[in-house]
Amino acid sequence: MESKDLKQAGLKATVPRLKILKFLEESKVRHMSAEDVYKSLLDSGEEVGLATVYRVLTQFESAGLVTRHHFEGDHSIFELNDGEHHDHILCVKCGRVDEFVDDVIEARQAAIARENGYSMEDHSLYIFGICSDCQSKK
Amino acid sequence: MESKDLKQAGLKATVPRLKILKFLEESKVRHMSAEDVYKSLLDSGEEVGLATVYRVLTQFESAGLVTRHHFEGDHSIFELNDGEHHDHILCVKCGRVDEFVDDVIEARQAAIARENGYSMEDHSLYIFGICSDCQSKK
DNA sequence: CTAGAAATGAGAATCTTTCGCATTTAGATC
DNA sequence: GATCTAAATGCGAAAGATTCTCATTTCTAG
Ligand SMILES: [Mn+2]
Ligand SMILES: [Mn+2]
Ligand SMILES: [Zn+2]
Ligand SMILES: [Zn+2]
Repeated sequence: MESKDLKQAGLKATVPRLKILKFLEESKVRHMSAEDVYKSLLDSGEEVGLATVYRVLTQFESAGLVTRHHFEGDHSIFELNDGEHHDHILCVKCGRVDEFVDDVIEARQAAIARENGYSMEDHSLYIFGICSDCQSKK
Repeated sequence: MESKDLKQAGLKATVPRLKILKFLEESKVRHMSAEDVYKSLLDSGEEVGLATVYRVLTQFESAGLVTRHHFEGDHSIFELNDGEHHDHILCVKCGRVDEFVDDVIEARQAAIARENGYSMEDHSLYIFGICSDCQSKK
């Protein structure tokens, strides 16, 4: 029962929060905007307020249940946190998203922060390109 | 005369465009939002419409005169394009911005794109941390 | 110098996200 | 199980950033 996760995170196990968490866990799509979550829930007959979706996703982020990304600058994209950090590579044609981890890059980032006198807190790395499918489609 | 740059870029040498370009070239601050540019121009007695600032900065970006960044996800930050790519490291306390280039990271990014079947078009990398000043201040 | 296309400015409109507040609910207590 | 209260919800209003509309102005080619 997911109410465990919520309790652990210091959040009351409310109906909207359970719905949203369940949805995120069962969705085959990993990266979604608040609007995506909202509409998907509506489509599956679940009533939730849009403001609540925004609030809950932000709370989930603070609780570490979810990670927020800024793929294109404007709106936020959320993803269930699986515990391990990863970065993203995105197709600028079709919007496909792939994930990767590169230890060399991770290490260099830490070194660069150090070299510049910073204590590193976080980083965000996106590679933009054209995926194999879109390349062959010309 | 900067009107050269504009003509070359396929842009008519209008008064607002010249003002904005001149401002960017003479500003000691390298990274600015559209609003920053707008207000700074007003403060120095130059009249320009905010919508025009947005339009012109976008045109400059298309023309390669300027680069757009998304430091925090929401609003765009612009910077005069000096021809050479670089990435950024930002202080989350004071907003300080430093620039760097790391050939190892650049090379790894290209390799990762290749490994995933993508042809790389671009990338964005931001390191967030606490700068030396902010570390010592507490 | 003139005409026509392109650019500007002002405000309205849009989009995403947050706020305010009356109403409902979780869950601790009796 | 009934009650209580702080916390959470949902709605619409409001916000901030950016874009759009369109009447008016300004380049610049001829
Ligand atoms: Mn991911
Ligand atoms: Mn820079
Ligand atoms: Zn693609
Ligand atoms: Zn700092």
